[in-house]
Amino acid sequence: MRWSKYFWYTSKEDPADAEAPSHKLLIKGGFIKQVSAGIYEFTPPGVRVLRKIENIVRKEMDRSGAQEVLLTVLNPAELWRETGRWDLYGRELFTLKDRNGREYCLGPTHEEEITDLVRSYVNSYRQLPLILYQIQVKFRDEKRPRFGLIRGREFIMKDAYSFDADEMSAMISYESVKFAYHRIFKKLRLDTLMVEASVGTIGGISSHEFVVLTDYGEARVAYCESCGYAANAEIVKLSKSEEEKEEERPLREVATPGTDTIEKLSSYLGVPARKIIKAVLYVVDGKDFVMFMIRGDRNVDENKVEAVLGTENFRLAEDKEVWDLLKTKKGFIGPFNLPPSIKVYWDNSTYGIKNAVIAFNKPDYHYINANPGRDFSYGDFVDVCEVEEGDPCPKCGSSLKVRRGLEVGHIFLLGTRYSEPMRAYYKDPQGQERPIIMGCYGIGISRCISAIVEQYHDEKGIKWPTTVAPFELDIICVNPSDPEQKEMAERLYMLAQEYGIETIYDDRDESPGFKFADADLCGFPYRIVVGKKVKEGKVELQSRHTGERWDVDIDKAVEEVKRLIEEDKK
RNA sequence: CGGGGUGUGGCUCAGGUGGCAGAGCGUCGGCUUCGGGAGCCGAAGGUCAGGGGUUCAAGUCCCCUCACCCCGACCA
Repeated sequence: MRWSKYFWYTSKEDPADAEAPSHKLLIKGGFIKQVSAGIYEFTPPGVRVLRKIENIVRKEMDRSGAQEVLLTVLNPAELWRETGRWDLYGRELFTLKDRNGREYCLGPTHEEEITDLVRSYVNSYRQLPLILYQIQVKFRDEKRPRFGLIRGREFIMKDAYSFDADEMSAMISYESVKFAYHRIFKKLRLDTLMVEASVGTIGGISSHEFVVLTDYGEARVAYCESCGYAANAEIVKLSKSEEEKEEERPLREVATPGTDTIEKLSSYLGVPARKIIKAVLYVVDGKDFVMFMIRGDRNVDENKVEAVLGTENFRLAEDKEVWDLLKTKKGFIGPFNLPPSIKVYWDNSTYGIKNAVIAFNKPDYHYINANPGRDFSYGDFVDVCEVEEGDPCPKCGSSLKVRRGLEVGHIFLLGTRYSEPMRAYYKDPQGQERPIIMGCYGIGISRCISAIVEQYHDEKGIKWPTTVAPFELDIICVNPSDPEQKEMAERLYMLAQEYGIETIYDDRDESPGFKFADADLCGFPYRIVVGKKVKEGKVELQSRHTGERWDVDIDKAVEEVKRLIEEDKK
């Protein structure tokens, strides 16, 4: 490709609206352009990267025995009503009506539609197992789109679905996709960590996420370096702490004016936060109150709360609700003299605490030296505590590491969550009708682009791995007005194409510095610079990844690049 | 859904106390230049996010709306 004819425009300035390196570099490098929040267009080079990733995914999915389909973007509401998700999915669903008032959504995922497709053809165990997949645009009206392609409202996803006669077979399908995923991420050169993930409220059997460790991820993952345990932080179990061995001091009621946060209370009393028991009050289904007692230095993980409550329909109580209910204000809520309708749970972190600070619904007062058993009773222990660095590994007890992670893949053994309500049944060898066991498997294709850039960049720009680079080779002619240089650059460009190297030839009428800067920004793995040394029969070769540059004989240059590219692709 | 921030040429931004709409980059024309985002000369390019208000006069002050970015989805 001749750059002078190519629809590719980079920018010298950092975009004002971007924060994450991948977001900045993809816009600056002219790979994507924002249309509105979480909605991006791909330019020709952006599409080249996208297609490369798609093709790697496609190849490995095919190799695992999965078959490609293409479902629809417009999903009729009826299908979603069959599973109840028309309402459950909530405001994240983009919905619309046709001219006759018939309702549709823009597919955010395709369990319903694929199940509908499969049930219309599959009747017998002889037709199973089956894995179908597609690569398609998805729509989700995210609460907060961010970081460019990392969390978009419109994005490209590979979604696969497995259909099996029994659980054993379903596990095999699950394992085969898991295996394919490992190969895919290896080919994409993404360092991923496979972590155990939440099976959620829908009663799945098994679930794993593939995450890239980066500060611009939305997930928190915990892992143990000594035993290899790794999980999404929201499912890491924290058990009861050791009982403290301290002499119980006499209970006292003390004035603690204005201490409406743990920090203020802690410094006012000169007591460490870990000796405070705080109350967190939630409203469930808009009417019921549930109180969680947790240690002052710890935070509630609302994902765990969801698991305890069995619903995601809850929120923190507001000031006026606290006042109406307990005649107190936030900061002074405690588990004393409560209306019987309020359910109180104690987080495991509060177990065995001695001489604690605790509020008792009297504004601007706290108890100090409160002790369980003597001054208050506790029970109904649950685990709603957010995991932090250094917490014990649930497997081996060593210290956990906690990092932000970007979820690029998720595999999920669903069971009969969709086949049952949608009556996707097959007949077993005995002629019995049984629901198909399903699994679903996603890879965020467009998100992978960002993940790769997050992992491969420096202050100058992107450093694409050769397997996904928009072009493998950039040929730069330093001074095109020098006929000798110009002719040589043209010749090398032709030759590179004969060698099957994906080449962009920077024949733009720009200064050398301009072209070098673009080459760094756009991240081509290899660069041939045709300059003054043409007279000596040499050109310069550069590697974007190692930063190395060296002179080679003109007739060997393309061959050398070809060899390096082949090496990279292994 | 809360909280904060920002909206001025294609891009990045400047425009005290209200008084002719600005710069750099980019673009177009010309000349020069050619190994790390070149130089000089000339030119085009604006509904100052939108609406309402105050005023002789609003990019600037007030109100409303919208869009985008960031933080939180958070503690008692």
